[in-house]
Parts: sequence; structure tokens; C-alpha cells
Amino acid sequence: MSADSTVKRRRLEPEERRAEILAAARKLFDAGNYASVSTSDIAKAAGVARPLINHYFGGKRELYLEVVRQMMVVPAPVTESLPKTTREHRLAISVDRWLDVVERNKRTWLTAIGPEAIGRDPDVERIMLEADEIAADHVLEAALMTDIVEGREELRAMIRSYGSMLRAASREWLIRGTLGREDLRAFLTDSILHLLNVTYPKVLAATRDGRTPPE
Amino acid sequence: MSADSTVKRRRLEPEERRAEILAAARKLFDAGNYASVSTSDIAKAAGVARPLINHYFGGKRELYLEVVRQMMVVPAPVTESLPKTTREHRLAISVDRWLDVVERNKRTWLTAIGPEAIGRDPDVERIMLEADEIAADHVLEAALMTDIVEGREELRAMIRSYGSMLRAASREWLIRGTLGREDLRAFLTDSILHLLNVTYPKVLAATRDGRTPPE
DNA sequence: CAACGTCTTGACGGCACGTCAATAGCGTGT
DNA sequence: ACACGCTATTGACGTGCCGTCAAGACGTTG
Repeated sequence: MSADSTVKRRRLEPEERRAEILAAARKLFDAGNYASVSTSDIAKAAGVARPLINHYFGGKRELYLEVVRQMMVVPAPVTESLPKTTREHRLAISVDRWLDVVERNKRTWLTAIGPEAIGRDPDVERIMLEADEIAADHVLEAALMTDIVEGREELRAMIRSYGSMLRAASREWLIRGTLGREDLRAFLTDSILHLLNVTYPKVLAATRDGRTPPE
Repeated sequence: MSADSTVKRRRLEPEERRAEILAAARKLFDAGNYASVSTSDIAKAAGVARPLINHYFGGKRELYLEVVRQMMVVPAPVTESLPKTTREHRLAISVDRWLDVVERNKRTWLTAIGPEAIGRDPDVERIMLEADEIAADHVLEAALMTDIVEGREELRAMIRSYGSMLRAASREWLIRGTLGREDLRAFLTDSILHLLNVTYPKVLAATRDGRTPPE
């Protein structure tokens, strides 16, 4: 593929070479899991010697993290340039766009989100958390709730949790087929709306009543 | 620990030895991730020679799966012997028990559930899915909805998705502290109730309207 | 007490990863 | 055009981990 048998050695710009290796790694990690892919495989696929991986990425682990990071990029268009209408409408559009994006990039998204990454890996977890954080921001923005201050952290936490449900439900749709697209649309929009409009205030009230109020 | 330096070899019943190794493995996997724990470590901790692991479990992988399987056992008492009252009450009690169980076995549960899963491993995924299935049954039972037939699969899928949100929210509580116990209680009970009472019928209706009716 | 079953182990072979000094592209200056 | 130097690239080495297998030891049985 990338390795040309006629050329013994091609020397190229670090960035370029780095990108080649990364692409090969991404392709391979798409197919198998972390352990099943060896650095030799990656090197072979990229048409380079194995030590180059260490040279450019430090080690197999770092390379993998780079791949995960790249795959976790949250699709931006989901909450971009929404019409200035009601919260309901904006969220419904966002959900719809989400379904579009996921359906279009089905394979990539599934391998990216997977059941999840390498497993109990602090670094991978960090990447996921950062992605969740960004996603939560987008939701708040779509819901016209960016200036919420009371119980902001709690709200964000609940939205992050909702993100887990969204991913799980999307998997149900794409993999198991237990939910249809229309099911998902209704499910996800209704859930996020209820979360923001009803549950959130309710939680706020419950906290005030049952616990010590914040300082 | 388990290894007594005075005894050169102790020979004991397969079951017993198997259990010893499993316990040692569980303890170690609690601390680190799959890759960071070597079979040598486990063997040492169990006070046996490394090949015994292969003898009893086949290999490191199978041993690990056994540990996961054991840790994933869904706490049964959560939905056991609920009073025969309203759905609301029964679910509220279940949620409360869930919080109790999780809080009590905090460390074990966290390592069991991990960041969410183990990582693109078909076998591990299978175990998780089976656990989800059982959990969904429990929820249906607690909600007095065991005899639902219309859109049963869709409902179960939504409940499984809710399970992901529940786990994520529990992590928010135990690890990040962004949600308090009262927050969680209100959040989780309100969400599952809304899901069953409102979202589910709505999804059912949406599917009927927007899609071809089931055969 | 000797013989047997089987639980247990030491030793071997193979594979994957990281390191390092040595090699060879490719631009540069004369 | 040619030699030179920088650095991208690699072959070879060392280490660690896992699975296999035949040999050894423990406890039991006749």
C-alpha cells in the first residue's frame, strides 16, 4: 500500500511522516482493539520501520491516545448556527443533526465511541471527559441556557450523564436495531427537554430542601 | 500474604485453588488496568506458580473475563420484595436502594463499571450487555410493567440507555462530586418515571405516525 | 508401605515493545 | 558538480510477558 517496494528509503518532512503513521494506526485500530494491533503491524502498514513510532509518538500508548483524541472530536455542526427560535425547536434540530452525523459516519463513530476505549485507562478517560465537557457546553448553548448560574455545575453534570444515555441509545439504534430513527428522535428530544425544563428545577428544589444550602 | 514461606508446596482442591487465584486477580485488577497487571503478579499474590493460571483459567484473558463477570453481578436487593404500592413509590425505593448499594460498595462498583467499559472487547461487551438485560428486567418489574407487549423491545432499549445515564450520574456523584446524593435521587427517579410514563408512550406514537407500522 | 492419580512447577520458545548507535536521504555551500 | 552536514530512518539488542509441556511432588488408596 503505502510501502513502495522499489524505494528503499524515502525521507520526508516530520509532519508528513507523522500523519502517515497516524493514518495507518487509525485504520488498524478501527478494525481491532488496542491489544490486537501490534506496533509492527502499524509500522508495516505505514511502510516504515517500527522504531519510527517511538520516535514520533513516544510509544504505542501515546500513539493510541492520539488516535482516540482524533476520533473523539465532537462533530461541531450539530449545534452550529441554530435559528433563534424556542428551546424546543433548537434542541429538536440539534438532535436531528446528531442523528444525521452519526448515521453518516456510522462506522467511525462506533469505533470511536465503542463500548469505550482501552479500559480503566486514566488518560483515555481524561480525553472522554474533555469531550463530554465540550458537548455539555454545546447543549447549554443550544438550549439558550448559557447564562445559568444557580446549580450550574449540577446541571452540567446531569447533561453529561444525559450524554451517556444518548450514546447508549445511538448504539441501540446503529448496532442492535432495537430503536428506529424516529424512536430515537422522540426519545432524545423529549428526554433532554424534560431534563432541562422539569428535572433540573426539581433537583434544585430537592437539594435546597433536603440538604444544606450552598455557601 | 497467601504464600507461606515455610510450606514448599500445598496441594489443595481445584475449586479452592481456583478461588484463591480468582480472589488475588480481582484484588489486583481492582488497582490497575488489564495491561498493567501481569500473570506473574497474580501468581505471586496467590502464592502459586504462573502456569497454574493457565491450568485453571486457560489464560490471562479468560481469568480477566471471569473477574469482570463476577464484578458485574447486578446487586439483586435493589428491586427485591418491594411493597405493593404505586409505581412512583416502588421506583423511588429502588433508586434509593441503588444509591445505598453503590455508596456502600463504592470502590468495587467503580472498578467494576470502570470508565464505562473495558474497550472494544467482544467478550467483555457481551458480559456488559447481559448485565444490562438483567437490569432492564428488574426495572420493568419494579415499575409493574412486566406484561407490556406493545413496543416492548423499544421500551427495553430505552431502559438500557437509561442504565447508561444512571451509571454516568453515579460516577458524577462518587468520583467528581458534582452531584449530591439528594440531587441524584431526584434526578434518577424523575427521569425514569418520565421515561416510563411520558416518553415511552410518546415514542410509541411517534413511531406509529412517522414510520411504517410493525408487521 | 508402596503405588497411583493429579495437582503443581521449572524450563523452554515465541512475541511485542523500547532503546541506541549506526546508516543513508536530502538540502546546502563552495 | 561535488563534498559536507543535518537529521530522518533503521537494524540489532535487551527486557518482559505469555502459553506450553513434560517432569516432579503431594496426598490418598489398596
